[in-house]
Amino acid sequence: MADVARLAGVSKQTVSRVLNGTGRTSERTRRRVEQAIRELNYRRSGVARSLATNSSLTLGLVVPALDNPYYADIAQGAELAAWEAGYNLFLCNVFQDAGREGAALRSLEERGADGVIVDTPRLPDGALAELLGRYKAAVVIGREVPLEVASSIVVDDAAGVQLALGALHDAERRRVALLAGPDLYASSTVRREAFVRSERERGLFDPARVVIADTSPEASFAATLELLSRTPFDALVCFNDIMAAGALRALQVAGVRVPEEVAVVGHDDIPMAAWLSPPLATVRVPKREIGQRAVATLIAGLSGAANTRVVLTPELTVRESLSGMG
Amino acid sequence: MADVARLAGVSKQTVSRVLNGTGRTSERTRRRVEQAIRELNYRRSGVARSLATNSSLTLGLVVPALDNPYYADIAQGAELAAWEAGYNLFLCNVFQDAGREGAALRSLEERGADGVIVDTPRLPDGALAELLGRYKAAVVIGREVPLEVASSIVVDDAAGVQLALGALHDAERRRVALLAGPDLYASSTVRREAFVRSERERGLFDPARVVIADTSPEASFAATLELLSRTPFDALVCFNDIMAAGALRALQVAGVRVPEEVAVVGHDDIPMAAWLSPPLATVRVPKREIGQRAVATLIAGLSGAANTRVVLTPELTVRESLSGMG
DNA sequence: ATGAAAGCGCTAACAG
DNA sequence: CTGTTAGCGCTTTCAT
Repeated sequence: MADVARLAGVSKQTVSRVLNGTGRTSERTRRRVEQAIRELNYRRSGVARSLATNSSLTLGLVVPALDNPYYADIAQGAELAAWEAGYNLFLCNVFQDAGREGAALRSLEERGADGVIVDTPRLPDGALAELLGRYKAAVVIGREVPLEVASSIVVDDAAGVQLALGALHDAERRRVALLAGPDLYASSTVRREAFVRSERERGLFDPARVVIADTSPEASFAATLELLSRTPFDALVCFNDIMAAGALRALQVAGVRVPEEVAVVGHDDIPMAAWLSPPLATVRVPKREIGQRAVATLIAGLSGAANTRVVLTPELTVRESLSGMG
Repeated sequence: MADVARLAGVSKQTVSRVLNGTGRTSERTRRRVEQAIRELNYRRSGVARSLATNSSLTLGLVVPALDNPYYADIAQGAELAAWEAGYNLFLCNVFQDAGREGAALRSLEERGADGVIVDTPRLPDGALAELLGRYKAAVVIGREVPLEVASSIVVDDAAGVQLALGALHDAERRRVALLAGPDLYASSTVRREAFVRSERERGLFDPARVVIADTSPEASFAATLELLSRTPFDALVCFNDIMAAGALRALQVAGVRVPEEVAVVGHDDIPMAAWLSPPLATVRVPKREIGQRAVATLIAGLSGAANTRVVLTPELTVRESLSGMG
């Protein structure tokens, strides 16, 4: 910057003014400075700038596993919103490890991120609160946190379950099974409870039709086979689309026709869902919107807005795994 | 830091020494400093540190689209390697837009990233070279660049095509079609040329069996239908697994049995490939390794190593879409 | 409209 | 083993 100032024959201050478009500068001076910048191919150091302003126009997003397209979509939504607001978004994938979730949060802080968005099932409430407390603002996705700690964006899980069960009930399915995810995910617990409650109200609940598995196709493949051997069912509600993919395959291998014999409903509506065979009906979560809202909320928080809680509503995407006509 | 120094009754310098484990410090002083740090819940500013040291222990990774699990896997590999080497990895998803690829590279630079890894088809060579020139080191994935510009990690695309075609030939397929990606992707061009060459050598090439489509399931679904209506074929080689998913669905809708009537081979081996129906045979690319090698190469470059070119070899993963016995 | 001085929080280089 | 002095590249305040 000093070089630019020298070449343009002005002070560093003036260069700074031109760069920021702040204060007044005569047309002529500005031209000279801009020219010098171009000639020197100068680029200002965001690091020094951050140090001086104590702000970085940088946001962090911490997600547990990018290999689930669910998070990839959230990331894209966030990315887009951040970009439009003039912020940068740094994504930290923490690869399913609580220790690294903390480390990511700390390092984002050290690097001067103005705020963070976290979607992390693993970090205990206390640790999360402490880590987030160091930021000017923070948003938590998929998990309720006290408003003193951060804003949160969650999906109405119970509503999603009702949607799926309602449609299955309309399709005359009376023995609905649930392929739940691990309780590690708060939303899995919520959905399982909603499932139990709802089926019980209909007088259709049978605990033998509930099985818990890891969120991998492999695990849900195995769990589905086990379920098949254990008890009859005519519909299967899955914790997410990845698991549903494993389940579909298991049903196919077992010679069970979908949806004629067993209807299958996934959750999330990842891009692949429509291309499974049969195309997977699923509870659609507005992933992009989650990302966008998270960023919007975060930026609002940075300008002093109070923390809020946003609840998004899922929709049912009907496809052949539910509606028949394979 | 000044606060810590005061509380511990030492100079800032000593605190810095303790923090960095550099230089010698008496056991007693260190204890006192550590105690003070804990009491004040102090955390050092990476921003100031970067400004002073002109290094940030931060790496950037720029990918075109996280919604393709291919990139997600590369990111995970990179993430892991960076973590183990004590570096942070900031991921920038640039959402299929050349302008933002440049913007991401610039902002990473401004934020003080020590080096970057880019996997970007869109940025023209010249612009890429200029942008990368500002970093101490850089690695390009999936694209050849002059060694003066950066190191590169590429996959032997021609070998992958040979693998697929060899297996199809062994399976007595004599009318192999190619569902290519846009030429935007250098590797698509390379593979298409390898395909043409190879089939021609066998005396089996027919240009009518080559079709180009966008890398989405929708586009490849449509392209496959069109191909079906245009010319007979008994095998289909796809640019990637995402496209293969669309193709599988098209074949199914058209009532074509896979693999009995048409064998299908994808590319990349994304996690979902094994769960499509039928499970998708595919040219397996060592995605995790690409990420790891990229980071290793980058870190080597940061310590002054000369740029290198790494060529990784793909393998064929045989599954039912190729081997029969649906 | 522009410049000079001070300081953001840290490390580097030198003393002691 | 520890403290002192500069200075990283920018913005902020106050003059002019």
